[in-house]
Amino acid sequence: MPTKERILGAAEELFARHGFEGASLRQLTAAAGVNLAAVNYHFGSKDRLIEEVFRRRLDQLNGRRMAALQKIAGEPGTTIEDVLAAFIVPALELSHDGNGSLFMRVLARAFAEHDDTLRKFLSDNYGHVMRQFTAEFARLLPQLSKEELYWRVDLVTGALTHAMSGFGMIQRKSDVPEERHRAQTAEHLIRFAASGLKAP
Amino acid sequence: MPTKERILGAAEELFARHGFEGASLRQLTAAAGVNLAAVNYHFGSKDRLIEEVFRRRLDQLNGRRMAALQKIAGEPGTTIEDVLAAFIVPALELSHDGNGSLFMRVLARAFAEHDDTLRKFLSDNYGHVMRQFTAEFARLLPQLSKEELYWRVDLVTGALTHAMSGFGMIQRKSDVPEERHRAQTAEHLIRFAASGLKAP
DNA sequence: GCAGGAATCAAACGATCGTTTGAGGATACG
DNA sequence: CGTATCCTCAAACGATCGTTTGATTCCTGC
Repeated sequence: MPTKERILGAAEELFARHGFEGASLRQLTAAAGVNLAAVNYHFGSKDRLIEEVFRRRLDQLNGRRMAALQKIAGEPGTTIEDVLAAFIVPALELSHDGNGSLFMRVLARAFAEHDDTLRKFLSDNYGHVMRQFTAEFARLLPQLSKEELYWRVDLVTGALTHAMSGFGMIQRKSDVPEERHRAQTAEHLIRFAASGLKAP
Repeated sequence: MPTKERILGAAEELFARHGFEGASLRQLTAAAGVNLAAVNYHFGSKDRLIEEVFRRRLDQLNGRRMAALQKIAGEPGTTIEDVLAAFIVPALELSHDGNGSLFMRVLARAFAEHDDTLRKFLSDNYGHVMRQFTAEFARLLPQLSKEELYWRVDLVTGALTHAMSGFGMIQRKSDVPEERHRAQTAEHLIRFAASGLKAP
């Protein structure tokens, strides 16, 4: 495997496990089986490596989310559940594909970090995705004030991030096939979130 | 102010802002206006200081939560909303009392950290609170399987932690009195969470 | 087959980390 | 007044951090 890929993989795992500051370049390069200097050679700095870890997964994740949303946005038959599925299912697919599940934990850490640089990077590069989903929720929930809607979308985001970062019951039991488990998880998340959004 | 209190206050702020590993004892003691060695003298180590930061707030927070729950647990007229209020209102009071709002961010960080030592400390000392609340939810939602219930309680926890860690819309507008804002926030959180828990 | 950029390597840089030390100051009690 | 205890302080400890350097190896295009 190319050096850059091995570094990104090891970085994702160690950032998920020990945080951005907690994972050192020496642990990271040792886990990847590359030289210590390779990170600064290929990425320039540790901060730029962190950004690449996000970019690699978020480009894919948000691409799928937007594709799924485009299919249903503005259509007359679309439901809240459909929009939530467009948001959630791609994340669950990522979670069960390769070591992608670790990435949701990295994302949860990024939310906990109130680091302005990281926040700005995420907002600049992927803020439009949340805006598009929020706009579609607004269409389907016209009775909600703008303030109410933002509140509820934010609470949904928190619940899903928490659950998908591996805190909750998301672990698959050994006697359940993976695809079935993923469908069940999506059902749980969507049912809860849809009900919260539609609260009277 | 006594040295221990000044250290705990500065630690809470810097841990919220920069994380447990990101905040150094040198920044911390400088912010508190005490000598570098004071942390190890009074607390023994940085890890024990972290535990004390949690203990000081969580003893108060969970004490209030349990007191509020005791008043309504098992009573015939109790609603989901009542139980959620017993869980949420003490946290909001803490958020608006002293620098307590920073503590909710520290707590959100503790969730993002998958550090086993910290997890065990929190589980050992405060796990019974979540178990009591879960038991009361189980009484009021008898139609839910145990698995369904755990899922939904976990999602509620994630939503509330996310919101109360200052990510969401919790910031008070300057023209709204604090007590009114707190009541509005509690309403938003409770309405959303209750609807999610009661999902069909 | 050889020139030249790309990649890897061991080693070292200065800075900062958590912790420890031992001397000195403050305070209370006989 | 003396002394014992609690506390504070500057300084230093060894370890580890992210980054840089310069030599060496690898690989490609001519």
